[in-house]
Amino acid sequence: MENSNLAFSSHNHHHCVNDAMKVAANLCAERGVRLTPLRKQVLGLIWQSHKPLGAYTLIDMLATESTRQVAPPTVYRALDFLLEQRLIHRIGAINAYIGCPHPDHHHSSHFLLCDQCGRAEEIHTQALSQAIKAAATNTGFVIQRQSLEVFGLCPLCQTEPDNA
Amino acid sequence: MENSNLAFSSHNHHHCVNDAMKVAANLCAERGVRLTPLRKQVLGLIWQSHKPLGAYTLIDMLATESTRQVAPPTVYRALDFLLEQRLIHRIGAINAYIGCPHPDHHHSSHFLLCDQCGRAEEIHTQALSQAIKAAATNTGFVIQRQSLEVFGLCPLCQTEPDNA
DNA sequence: TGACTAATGGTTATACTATAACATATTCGC
DNA sequence: GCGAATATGTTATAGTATAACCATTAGTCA
Repeated sequence: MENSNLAFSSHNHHHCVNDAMKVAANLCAERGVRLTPLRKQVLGLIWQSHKPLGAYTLIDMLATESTRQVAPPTVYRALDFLLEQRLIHRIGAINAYIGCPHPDHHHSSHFLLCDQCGRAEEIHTQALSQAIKAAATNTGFVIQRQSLEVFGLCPLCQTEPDNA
Repeated sequence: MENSNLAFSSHNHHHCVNDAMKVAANLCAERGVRLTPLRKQVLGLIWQSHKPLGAYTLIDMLATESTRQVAPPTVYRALDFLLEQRLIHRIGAINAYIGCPHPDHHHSSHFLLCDQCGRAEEIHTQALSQAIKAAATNTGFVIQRQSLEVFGLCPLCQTEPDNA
């Protein structure tokens, strides 16, 4: 499985999606929770995109791509489930959702987000996680969850100005 | 001037607010931009709270505390100005705004946010900033802006369960 | 099997957050 | 003062998210 650090490089994303879906199915089975058709479909749509997707974009995609007409609460409930199971992350600055490449461990949501093409890539750095932990500990703060959103230009968009 | 690292400790917050307002006034003068009465009022309201404030909360506060009836665009324009001048930060996860203790340098938005009492405290750690920079550089990513939101329990709320 | 129970999804309405578009007023340089 | 630029007022509406209630499905156990 090689889901990570790929959004900004060319790769066969089909594999990413397949792997992610398998991992998700296994994880849900282990946890005794149900990855229903709807939840699976939403997770699939999110994973097929390297760009974080908004809830209403998902509603449109469900309507057009799968002839499934759903109202906001339906998709938000699916998103809530996927968030709880840590299968996706929420990017607060842009109200959007993206797949988590490592749902089985490490819950931190650390992302590089390209302003030009919209792609997102998850960061995994020991030094970073430890620096955050240290800063919290210094203040006597107990961490429950965290989210780092770094916006800028990805390698591709620095050379290709119109990569969106 | 001692604006920082104080949200989770007792202190005379009146001083914080006064200092912050002076710094803001000086900075705007230097930059040749106008800290109008409205903008100053909004900045003051934000600074008087250790908790990030939502835009509509600010509208209510302007209405009740100062008999100034404003519509959403008015307060959002003030917020946009303050964000541009880096006098405040936006906390994306909760759609709220909080004062920046160091508007003159360092634009990163790194916060500890207490789930219980709602208070926010800005983090300034060299190791943290460098870890983020290193992670970006590793990927060939050029940073424009960033936001770290760490949620959990502040020191006070770990012992006093109802500190909200 | 069948009925009970819990979990999931459907539906309607509405709350909350933010901006577009256009009108009015204020400030600043000349 | 005059004109351009900036700031604010006003109305309407877009975009994001949830409350409340109902229908359906899946799993459990007598």
